[in-house]
Amino acid sequence: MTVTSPDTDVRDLAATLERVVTMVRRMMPSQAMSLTSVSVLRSLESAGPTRLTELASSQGVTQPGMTQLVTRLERDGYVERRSQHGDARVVLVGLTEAGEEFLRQRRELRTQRLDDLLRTLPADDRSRILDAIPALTMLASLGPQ
Amino acid sequence: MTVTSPDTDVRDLAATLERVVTMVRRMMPSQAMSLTSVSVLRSLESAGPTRLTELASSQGVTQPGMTQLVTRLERDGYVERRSQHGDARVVLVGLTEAGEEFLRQRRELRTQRLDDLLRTLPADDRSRILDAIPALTMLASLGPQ
DNA sequence: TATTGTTATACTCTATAACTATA
DNA sequence: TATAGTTATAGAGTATAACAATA
Repeated sequence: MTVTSPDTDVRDLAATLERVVTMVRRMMPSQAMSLTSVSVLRSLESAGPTRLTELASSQGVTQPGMTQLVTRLERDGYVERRSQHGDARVVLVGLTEAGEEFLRQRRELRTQRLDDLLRTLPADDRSRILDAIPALTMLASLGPQ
Repeated sequence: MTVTSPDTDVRDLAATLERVVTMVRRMMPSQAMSLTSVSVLRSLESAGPTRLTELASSQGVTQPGMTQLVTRLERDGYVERRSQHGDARVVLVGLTEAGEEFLRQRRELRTQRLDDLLRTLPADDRSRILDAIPALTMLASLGPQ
């Protein structure tokens, strides 16, 4: 069993990622909606109508938690509950037009703000960030779930 | 090397950062403590005892919100309320030994997990991420404080 | 009996409004 | 009166336990 201590670079990256998380959270005024809720909407957008249980497990929340999250999203008009032909127990959750529009606008705002920030960075810093996009995406995909 | 249009790059970066946020959130067992609470502890660690009002404004929460957050942190032993000599209205919030230890352990765990992930990445992806650290730190510091 | 989802209940986190104590 | 902080109250978000409906 080899216990190598992570080097300074990794420590720095961990600290940096934490600051990035804080920045991203503050950049989006979507404090009106939790990250989990947004994640559900994005998932529905890319995967189409999905069963409640599957949403719960893929988002790492409990089934009752997802029931309540979906209830709030439904109340706000972003999703709708549908039934599945052939199994009356199943609840399919689908994105509404308002839900799609919400994602579009959020994406637009987010991109605009990030663009504003990037423009204030020196060109070489901006390049280093943009060059790291595929690697960061891969890193993110490796995380828990 | 950035070959695509800046607009598309920024869109990609926004999407990537969102995935990174999700990954970081799931990587840290921070479900036990809110990001704001951790941010307060880190601030106290670097700046020393701080007035409650100042914590509230720097963290972007209300004064009552900070009162309650500090009350929870105090109950859990991570911070303590002190009085300021000369003005009996003021509450100075300071980090306890347990608070310092909490940050140390959290940092250790976080770094270890990130290191595990990075080791599974191809070397050039890892390099691109590490090369972007200073730029990402700068980007994060530009965000809405 | 197993699966799907909801209801009941409780705790964290955060907001606004009203309040107390001190300056 | 102004400032620093707390208390009261409410809603979002999430958990566990108990429940109902369907397979």
